[in-house]
Order: sequence, then structure tokens, then C-alpha cells
Amino acid sequence: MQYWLMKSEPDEVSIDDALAAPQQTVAWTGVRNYQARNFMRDAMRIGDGVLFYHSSCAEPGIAGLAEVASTPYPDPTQFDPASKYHDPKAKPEAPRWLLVDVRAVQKSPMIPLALLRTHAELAEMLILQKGSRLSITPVTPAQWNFITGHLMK
DNA sequence: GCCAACGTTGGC
DNA sequence: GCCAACGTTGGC
Repeated sequence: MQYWLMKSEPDEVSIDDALAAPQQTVAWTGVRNYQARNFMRDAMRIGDGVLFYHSSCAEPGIAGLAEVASTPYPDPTQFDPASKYHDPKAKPEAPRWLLVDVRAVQKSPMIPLALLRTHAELAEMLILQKGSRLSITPVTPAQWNFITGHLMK
């Protein structure tokens, strides 16, 4: 069992959108960074815990809890010329981009980025490092426990 | 809208 | 393989 933080722009898919989706599950489309892709392809397992993070919005921060809900499979948007995530170099017989399904578990009290920064226990979180912009990052059990057990109370 | 930081591309 | 140019991310 591992833990992750996954960024989503709430204008595209918010925690509320995910909770309202069938099975409360959304396909994590649009990742176009190899490191983030590799986490989904190689490291994630069904049932892994996910911190659902809102980025590029008025109040960036952790907005809910979710879990990995599928094994990896090709991101269909890479083959869709109408999608902004279209990748002309991807072919169905050789997909470049894989994703997993994510099931929203619950909305949480909003935990703003600025608040995360105030806790020494979270100083090592990858998302808090200078220049970090990876959209999917691993979270340690200690960080997970601190956030879910302390900040979400 | 600004801009720092980072990733990717492509010429050489 | 180097690296400059360019595009993107994402907080502020």
C-alpha cells in the first residue's frame, strides 16, 4: 500500500466532479510527463491512497481523499485529434501515455498549500520543494497519517 | 499577468 | 551528446 498526491485543475475535474461521477470514479487523463506517467504505469496499485489536490486555482490545496481504482491502461485522449491532450506521435499499437482510474472517497476540509507549508512534519513533501511541478508525487506514510489524521480533523 | 523553474525539442 | 530556444506549470 502506497500513498500519492495527484493534482487536478478543479476547472477540469474537481473533487466534487469526481464524487458525482459514476462509481465516483474518473480516468486520470491528460498526464503528459514521463515521471508522472511512470508512477501510474509502474508503481501504483489498486487501493493505494490518494490526496486529491486542486492546482492552478484561487485556493490551491488538498481537497479530498481518493484511491487508485484500476490497473494502468492507455489514455484515450492521446489518440483523439479533437482533444487538447492529443499526441500525434502516439499510436494505438504503441501508446505513449498510460493512466489509472481514481475513485473519490470523500471531500475533506480544504487544506491550503500555504497551510501545508507551515508544518515541519511536511517539510519534505515533494510538492513543497522549490520548483516542484510534478503532477503526481509519492507521499510517505508519515505525511499521509499527519495530513489525514491531524489536518483533516 | 508575471515569472521562476523545469521539461522537451532539435540543430549541430 | 550538448545546449539554446521554446513551451508548460503553477503559485502569487
